[in-house]
Amino acid sequence: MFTVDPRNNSPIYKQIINSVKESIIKGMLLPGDKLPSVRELAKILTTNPNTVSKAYNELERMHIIETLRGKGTFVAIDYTPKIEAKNIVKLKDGLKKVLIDAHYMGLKKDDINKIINELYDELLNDENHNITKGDIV
Amino acid sequence: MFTVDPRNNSPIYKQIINSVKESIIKGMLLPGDKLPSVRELAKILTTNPNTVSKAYNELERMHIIETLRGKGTFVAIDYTPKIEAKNIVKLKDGLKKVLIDAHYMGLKKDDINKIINELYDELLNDENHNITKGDIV
Amino acid sequence: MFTVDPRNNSPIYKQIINSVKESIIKGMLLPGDKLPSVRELAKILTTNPNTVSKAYNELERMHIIETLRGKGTFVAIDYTPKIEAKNIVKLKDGLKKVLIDAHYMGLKKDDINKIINELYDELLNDENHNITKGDIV
Amino acid sequence: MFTVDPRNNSPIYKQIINSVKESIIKGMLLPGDKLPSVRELAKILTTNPNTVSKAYNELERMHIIETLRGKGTFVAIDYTPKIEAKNIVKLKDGLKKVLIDAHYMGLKKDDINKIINELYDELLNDENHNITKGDIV
DNA sequence: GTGGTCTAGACCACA
DNA sequence: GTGGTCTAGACCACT
Repeated sequence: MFTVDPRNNSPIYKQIINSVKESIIKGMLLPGDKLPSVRELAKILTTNPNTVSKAYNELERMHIIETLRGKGTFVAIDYTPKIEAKNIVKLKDGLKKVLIDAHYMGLKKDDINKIINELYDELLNDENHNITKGDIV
Repeated sequence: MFTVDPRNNSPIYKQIINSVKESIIKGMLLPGDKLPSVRELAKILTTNPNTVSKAYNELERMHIIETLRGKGTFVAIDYTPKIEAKNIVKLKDGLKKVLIDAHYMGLKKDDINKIINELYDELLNDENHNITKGDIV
Repeated sequence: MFTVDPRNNSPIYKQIINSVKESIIKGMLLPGDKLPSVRELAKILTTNPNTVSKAYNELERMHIIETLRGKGTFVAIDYTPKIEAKNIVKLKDGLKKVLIDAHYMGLKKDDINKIINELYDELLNDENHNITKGDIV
Repeated sequence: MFTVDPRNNSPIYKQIINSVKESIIKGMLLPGDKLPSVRELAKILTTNPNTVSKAYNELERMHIIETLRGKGTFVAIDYTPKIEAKNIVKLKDGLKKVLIDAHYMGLKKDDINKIINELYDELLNDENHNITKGDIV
């Protein structure tokens, strides 16, 4: 469910953050679901609890998950996107970097669009969202 | 021409790299054009020369610029994109991160497409490309 | 009457303590009034009885409530404030933190005074205090 | 300049945060000033660098300080308070707790007002702000 | 059981 | 020199 690649040069805690986000988007984790405990996930990923903790803390700051004292960590039930100018700028910046890299790899706009379609299919495909979400959410 | 933001958390040498790449794509720098010397650019950006040097070195390794001993640094005239599987994976990975972030900011696929169109317009608008870049783009 | 928010990061037992204190100050609970039993309150708040117990124990140590064996828990009839230097220091410290936070939120002294007035109105408005609490307040 | 009390039960990193905030409010640190490096401050406070780092990270998230890669940490030059409903609620909550405690210590509204005046004098007294701030800020 | 805090000590990327 | 990340291991408060 959660995957982390120690060879990847992006820090482990950020990989965990992205992994959790992805699982939620894909519908593998639903609002209210319990996340593995810090120690559990650390064991699963063979990483240090502090690293998992750091990831969970950041996710909580983003209001994506919430922790109930002594009970554990859960997917937030009331997440509402908040569009901030600063974040849009960051997003555009990140996207620009990707497009520049793509250009230098010989990829054109159509290639990018194709990749984006693939990625959206992977993240938001119907299978994940038809069945379970209806009853629970 | 080249811009760098010390508050941005992406390393300065990478910002320089991207800035050079962007200038080339936009046609502001053409194949064969001379780049400012390391010291010059360091002064312009109020940066450490080592930082500029590191950026130039990486750009050279990518065959995007080339150094002629004693003459200076120039935009490569023979850049040819090379698609490597490893890089494609990285690109997809980067794109996925962006899309996930976008999702959590409430942006939909259409919003992303709009931004991408904007960015392509910014990078590849006709004015910049009437001479040489037609085939690469 | 008693409210507790599991998402709030202040510990639940402290929230219970404050909730009881607030109810007494507001006059909703008068000296001699019976408090819900530990189990009852635990059920009401959907909390662990141990948590309620911990709160009641602390409240008893502060002489704010008292337990009569076999009869239940009651609001103390003889509470008398006791000013200790140590507690004054703590209070100032807490207040300083609030003021610093307020400053960074752009709130000025006047704003704080306004909020304090509101809070005092909420806590000590006349309706609640026509009978017994006149002298303590 | 920065003080931390290991006997205080509030976590050290939070004490550091408050200490920095206070120093800035008092005008002992001006916008653009360099903060001690993580290792330095850790040595001064005889605490662990990680603890200082955590404090600095949170302060950066609040936009109170900013770090320039490889150069160090500085007081932000462009801090602008942003009033969010959620934070106001938290502030009121904190204030309410203080007032309830004060009430149970026998302190009345006037006593609180007196303490607040004292604290504001301590934080914003003229000496700190007449001289230096005029020329630099 | 849960997460939060802290230490000691290591390695790395960056300027 | 700077901060960022990670580990191993400890203790604590809370439910």
